Order: sequence, then C-alpha cells, then structure tokens
Amino acid sequence: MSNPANPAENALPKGYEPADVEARWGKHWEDSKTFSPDPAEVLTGGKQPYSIVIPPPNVTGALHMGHALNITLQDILCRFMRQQGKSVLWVPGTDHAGIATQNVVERQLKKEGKKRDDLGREKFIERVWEWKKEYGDRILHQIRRLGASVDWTAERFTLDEGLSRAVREVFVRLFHEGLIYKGNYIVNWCNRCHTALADDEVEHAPRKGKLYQIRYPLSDGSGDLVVATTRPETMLGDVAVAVHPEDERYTFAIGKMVTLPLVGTQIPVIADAYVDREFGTGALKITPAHDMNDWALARTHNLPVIAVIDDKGLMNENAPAAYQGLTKNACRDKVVEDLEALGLMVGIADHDHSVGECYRCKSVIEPHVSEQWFVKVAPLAKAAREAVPSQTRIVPAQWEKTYYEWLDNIRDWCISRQIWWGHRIPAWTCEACGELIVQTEDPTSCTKCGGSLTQEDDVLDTWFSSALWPFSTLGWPADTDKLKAYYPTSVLVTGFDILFFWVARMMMMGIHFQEQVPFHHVYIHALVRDEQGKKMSKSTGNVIDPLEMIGKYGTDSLRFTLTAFAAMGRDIKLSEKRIEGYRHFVNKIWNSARFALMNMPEGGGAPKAELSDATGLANRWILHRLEEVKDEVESATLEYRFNDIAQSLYRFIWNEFCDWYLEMAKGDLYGADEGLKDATRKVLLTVLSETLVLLHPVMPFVTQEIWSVLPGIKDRELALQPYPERRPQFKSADIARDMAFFQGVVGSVRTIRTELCIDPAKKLPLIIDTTSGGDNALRVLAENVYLIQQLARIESADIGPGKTGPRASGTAVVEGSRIFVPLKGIVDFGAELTRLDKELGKLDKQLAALKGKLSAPGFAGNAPAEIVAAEQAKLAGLEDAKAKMAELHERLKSALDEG
RNA sequence: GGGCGGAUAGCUCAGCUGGAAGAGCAUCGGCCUUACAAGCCGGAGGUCACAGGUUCGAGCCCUGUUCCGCCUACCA
Repeated sequence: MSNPANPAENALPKGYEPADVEARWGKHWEDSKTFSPDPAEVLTGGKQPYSIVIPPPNVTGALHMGHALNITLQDILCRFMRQQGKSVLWVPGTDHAGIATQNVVERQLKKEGKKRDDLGREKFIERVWEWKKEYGDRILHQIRRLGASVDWTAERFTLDEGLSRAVREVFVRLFHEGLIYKGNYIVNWCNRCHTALADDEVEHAPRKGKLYQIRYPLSDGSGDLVVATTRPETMLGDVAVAVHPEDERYTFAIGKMVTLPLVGTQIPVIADAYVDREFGTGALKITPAHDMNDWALARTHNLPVIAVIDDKGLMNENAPAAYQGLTKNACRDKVVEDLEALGLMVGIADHDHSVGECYRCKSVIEPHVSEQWFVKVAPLAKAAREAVPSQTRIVPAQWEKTYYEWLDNIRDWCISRQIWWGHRIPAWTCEACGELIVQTEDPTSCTKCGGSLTQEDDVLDTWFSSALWPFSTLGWPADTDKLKAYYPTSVLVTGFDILFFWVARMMMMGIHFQEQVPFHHVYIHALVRDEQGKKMSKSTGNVIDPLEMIGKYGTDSLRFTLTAFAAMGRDIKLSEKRIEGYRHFVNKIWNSARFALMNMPEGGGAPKAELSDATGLANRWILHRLEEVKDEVESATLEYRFNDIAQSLYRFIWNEFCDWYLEMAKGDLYGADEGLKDATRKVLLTVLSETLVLLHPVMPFVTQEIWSVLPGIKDRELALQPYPERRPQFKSADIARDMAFFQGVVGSVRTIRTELCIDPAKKLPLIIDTTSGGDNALRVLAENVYLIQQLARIESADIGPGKTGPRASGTAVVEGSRIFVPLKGIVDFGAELTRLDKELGKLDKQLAALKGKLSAPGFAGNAPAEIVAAEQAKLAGLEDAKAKMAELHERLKSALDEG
C-alpha cells in the first residue's frame, strides 16, 4: 500500500493520535503569541474589535465539564471571528474566590494542627498566596488542554495589583457618591465560616424540623395566645407577638401585653397584615435579631432588637442566665424541656421546611445583626435593567425575564466579609476622633486630627471584584489602549447559575463606571449534568472529568460533543459514550484527508487545474453543497446555534463528502484522463481545505494538523486563515436535483440487492426506462453511467426512453424512471414480489393521506397557490409511481405464474 | 406561593417564521470493496404526554390537565 514515490501518501499516520498533536500545537500557539492582538489594529488599523473576558474560574477549582463547555463555546466564537477579520481579544484569568480559597488553606492548616489565628492575618495571607502560587495555575493549565485561543499575555487574577487598584477606585467612588454605606443590619451569618454572606450565597435545602406551639399568657390574665415557631430557642429574644389586624380570634388582644415565658418580660401584641392567618395558630412571635422577617417587622413597628445568640452560635448574656453559653441547639432542647415543665408547650408536630445553608460549608445560616458594609443597589439596578435588551441582548431571550425579576426584587448588597483572603476594605477609622477615612491610597494619619488610624478588618465579597472584570482586566482605572479598543466586550458566555451573582453585577458596575454596558450580548448556555440529569459532584461520584476524556478520546472529540449538545435548554446530559462516538468522526476526517493526500499529484505539488475546469456531477455537486455549508456555518455561529454548526459540518463531511463525493471521485482519480484527474484533485483539495477552515473553530487540533501537510498551502497557521471566500456561481438547484435523482437510482439498486440477499460482489445488469424523466433524466444517467456501475456494482447498463427489462426483474421507480435489475436465475422471485407488495403499501398510505389533504374542504381555496401546486405535483408523482409499481408487480406475478 | 424549562424512534435529543416527522447511538441483515471494521451497504422502528380550540392544514400557535426537572420566595 505504501508508495515511496509519493511522499504525501506517507505524510499522515494511519490513525489520528491526538495526544502528540495537541501538545505540539498548543505549545506553538502560546509560544508564537498567535492570539495576542495589538489594540492598534483597532484604534488606527481599522479592524473591528471582538472581545470576550473569560468567566474567571476559582483558583481552587479543577476543570470540570461546565468549564469545558463554556470555554469551547467561547473558543468557537473567537476563532470564527478571527476568520472574519476581527481583532480578537480573549482575556483569561482566575478568581481569588475569597471564602472558598480561605477554607482550602484553613483545612490544610488544620492538618498541621493549626488555626488561622495561630498565624495571624499577615502570615495567613502569605500562606494563601503560597498556596495560590503552587496550585492556582493548575486550572489555567487545564484550560490550555482545551485548546482555548486566549491571549495568555493578558492573563489576570482578581487579586492582582491592577485589579486591586480598580477595586479600591470603585469602592472609594461609590462611597463618596453615597452608594456604599456602613450600617447595622441583619445578615446571613455562617457560624462556621464566621462571616456574613450575601443573600445569594445562601442555599436553601429542605430539612425535617418541628413546629412548636407555645402558649404566651396575656399579662392582664384575660387569656393567652399560642404562637407557632420552628426555633423555640429564639423566643428568648422575642420582643412582640404579631397577629393579623382582621383576625377576629385575636382582635381582643391587640395592644395588650403578654408575658414572655422563661424570660418574664412584658412584650406587646401588635397587628400586621404580614401575618398569615392560615398558618400555625395565626399568631407570630417576633424575634428581630434572629429572623429576617421579624427584623423587617420590628423596623416598621419600632421594636427593640435583642440578640440572644452570638456570632459563634452560642447563647449570649441577653439570654436568661440558665441558658447562657449553651449552643443554640442545646438551648433549644432546654427551652422545650422547660416549657413542657411549665405546661406551656401546647404541641410539637413534624414540619418540613427549607433552611438556609452556607454555600461553602453547608452549615445552617443564622440570621445575625451586625455592622456591615452595603452597596445601595437600587439606582445601579435600575440602569442595569433598562439596558436590556436595547444595549445588551440576552440569548436566549427567555432569560431576560429572570434577569428582570432579580433586579426588581434586589435588596442592598452586603459586601463585607469577615475573612482575611480578599480585598481589604479601604476605610480607616481615627482612634482619636473617630473620623472615617475612605480613599484609594493608604493614609498615614487622620486627615482631620492627625491621630493614628485603624483599617477595617473586613474584606470585600469576591463578587465585588468579579463585577469589575470586564473593564478591570483591560487596565482600568488607567485609560489604556486596550480599554479603548476592546470595551465594551462583544459577548459574555456563561451558565445561568451565575446570571445573578455575576452578570447583573457586572452590568451595574460597567454601566456606572464606563457609561457603557460591559457586553453587547450575554449568551447563556446549559449546565452539564450526568446521564441521569443529575448535577455532577464529587460526592455522588458521577463526575465525568474532561481531562480524562481528553486523554482517552482527544480534545477535538470532547469539543465536538459539547458543541453538538449545546442547544439543550437547561442542561446537557452527557455520557462518555457520546464522546467516544464523536471520536469516530474525528477519525473519519483524518482518514478522508489521508485519502485526499494519497491522491494528490506525485511529488507533493498542488493540482494545477482551476475550479472552473471541474466538470462532472460529483465535482459540481460537492462545490454546490460547500457553498451552502459556508452559509449555514456562518449564520449558525452568528446566532449562537452551536449545535447547528456541528450538525451541518457532520452531515456534510461524513454523509456527503465521504459517503458520496469521495466514492464518486475515485472514478476520475483512478482514471486515465489526466485533465479530469487534475480538475478533480483541485476540487478535492479545495473542498477539504475549506472544510478544515470551517471546522477549525470547533476542532482546532485535528484540522490544524491536517492543514499543515496539505500541498500548496502558503500559510501554515490555520487559525489565522480567513473564512473561505464565497463562490456563488457554484450554487445550483439543478445540480442538487440531478444528484438527488442519481442517488435515488443508486439507492434503489442497492436496496434490491440487499433485500433480495444478492451477493454484494455479484455484478448485475441494469435497465432504466427514462420515458417520464425526459431528456434530463437520460442525460444525467448517461453521463454518469460509469459511476452507477461503480457505486451499485453494475456490469452493464442499458438506459433510454421506452426500455423495458424482463418480467423477471427486481424493479423500482425513481422520479418516474423505471429501474429494472434482471434477475433470472439469480434469486427467488417470491422475495421480490413481497418486497414490491411492501413498497406498494407504502405508496398507498402516502397517496391516501395526500388525497385527503387535497380534497379537504377549503384547501384549494385557502392555501397559497404555490402550496397547492406543490401538493398537486407531489400527488401526480406518487400516482405515476404507484401505477408503474403496480404494473411491474403484475408483470413479475405473471412471470412467476408461468413459472 | 410565584416563575421557567421539558414531555417526539429502545436511548440521547434536533425540528429556525405552521405545509404530510429527522439525526446519532442501540438494534437486525449483508460485506475484511485498494482512506477509514473507529469502516461500508441496506432494513426495521414514532396516534410528536393528554383533552379541547384557532386554521384549508398543528410536533410547532392558544386554553386547560397530568407527570418530570430547575430557579425563586418572608408560611413563622
């Protein structure tokens, strides 16, 4: 098989080996800075910018399928846009992920028997940086494996120096604009992490709990109220009992006082329409310090706030002495016990409800009153809301509603965290005069009295720095060329799970500080789940590791799989089998390229013919289809229909280029006509090379590897090739129709052969009557008779109007032309008769349906004329086919009857 | 409680503005045909969840119902 005279034949190994190819090209792309654009090409060079900032993965993270999908889609867009001549900047980077990273390092310390307090703030932070240096790049290396065409020279970290400047600038400006304030407020508190959490950092999980009914006696002895609660221990901090103002059961009590059991204080009965009369007893105890809603009620009713649980989850000095120092759970038990002893516990029932948990450590969240920093979001949210969809389009648009919903109900954003790893709040308090100083540069002494200063201990919520990502990564607050050239970014690609956390906040910050939205489009993709549709998680053990898949099947297989499945609404159920399946496709491409290379001119040169020299059905058809595929891939990419890109290319390459074109081209390539051979080589090389360009955004590695050995290619850097030029002159509906007819004829012979169990190697005679098809049918068949012989294994063909085969033939009707495969002495005709019966049955079914439609009242009158005409033509075709099939059936039957 | 998504071939899913249902995988039969057995050729397989409605015509639009999933919320 090997042909030493033709070096091209040996240029590609027999099977595609991804590992070596990926390592080689990955390194090349990075070393040559292929993907590092110069802002000047936008600012003065007239190129259009296209920019994306990567959703920065947590430094603690490892690459999972969600990243793989997210990065694949972005890479497709970036590589495609480069082909379109844009100046493409794709900024990579990582997020410092405050609480998550701090927890990782704390766990590490714990193994050494230490706590963070043992090290102290500075040492601890040093320790986290060390950790970050050692492990923080791991995820970036994993991103490289995916072939991401990011600009590695532009890489950023949310805690690096430049971004810290941006964070300080934003904080200080917002503070002085009155949009950041410090205040006492009830926040979600994690006793384990010892920090406040934003509303959206709290996850709600169903838990089995109990609903306790407790009797509170009225102080004047006129009766009592029974309240319902799931947390009896909080009653120690109760300041009121609330009932619905129109609840007749309780009108008598409104305004009176009750005596708080176990504590003995007098607290009022108040009326508020918030209370649900249907729930529990209709009487609600109010504990402002330990319940979000009670906090809100207490504010409207001017009630005091009494905290009885401290920031570690222990009962504090405000609780009666008997309970002080107990954990909240121990306290609950004791309170229940004591109430039962007093006969005040009316009932305890099982009660399922949802409980807030820390999204990092899963501890139960304790609403807790403390002094925190907040962003006043209302004005920012308003602008962010109005920008969609006019300035920023969310794709798919269904997510707009979710986005609005969240912005409409947004509360002030608690941005302070009581941890150490993060951006420390740039605010100082004077120890002498109490002055609060907020500024970007560290002050040395109080600007007012010269006293010494103490900086805030708290750091900012991680999302505060992430919210600045689209402009901080471009150099802001400096007025850089990058910022001028690439802001606003073109699109943000992300999963819907962080639409709130992140996207909405970037919108707010971007609009506020750049006066422009941070991105023109937001493309929301699905989440990757396992085969059963469950979330992949380490604890469930259902994780499909992208790196493992890359190792087994190659990056291109994984990328193509994810692309093909990207259309899913909300989740992608991924299984290893699919990735394995698409590896076959990669191999198919590889082998089609090997075939092409084996058939290039000897000596490794390119064919000399022009495309316009190409004649023949196969050449003209594949060029026609190539034009259509260019259109399809382009429009699908521009519209974020990633699955359509994959489908269009898959079908074209496998079902058309390989299955039909290559098989048909063999006739020319193996033939003696040198002119025809060279013209076909030209078409073959053109279609292959342009298809590689089209496919490159999805499968960068295998396409580049093949590209680099194609003959006659000047620029070996496939990633920098322009999108293939259009050749509208090759589009032809006539060619498409002729090809369909040709395929029908070949197919019908193949079907007869297989269905009648004829030896595939047996060459058969063929007779075709082209009376109905006319000159065109005759021409198509006559011109391509050698191809029919080749593809359908025919020994001799007799084609023309009025031709008829022997009665003992396998038969079919293709677009009016009658096909005969004389079979006398070859097979048992009973099988053919059965087959014809079946075919007739199918035709009958179709005819009945079509006739029904055409004769339906009003169809002819109401349907558009072109539809009616089309349906009638279809009917005529079917009736013709039916008549011919019936006749053929009769002929065969009579032949059989005669024996 | 509010909102969203899904229900199409055995499995996983396509089906863009309504014109007689498609793919991949799996399955069955036949092939080692000189790019590829990770392949080639052929076959079988569906009252598009259910009930109404609009329309000449509905997988697609409208209403309701049932199941599944997700997001969100202040039933203590």
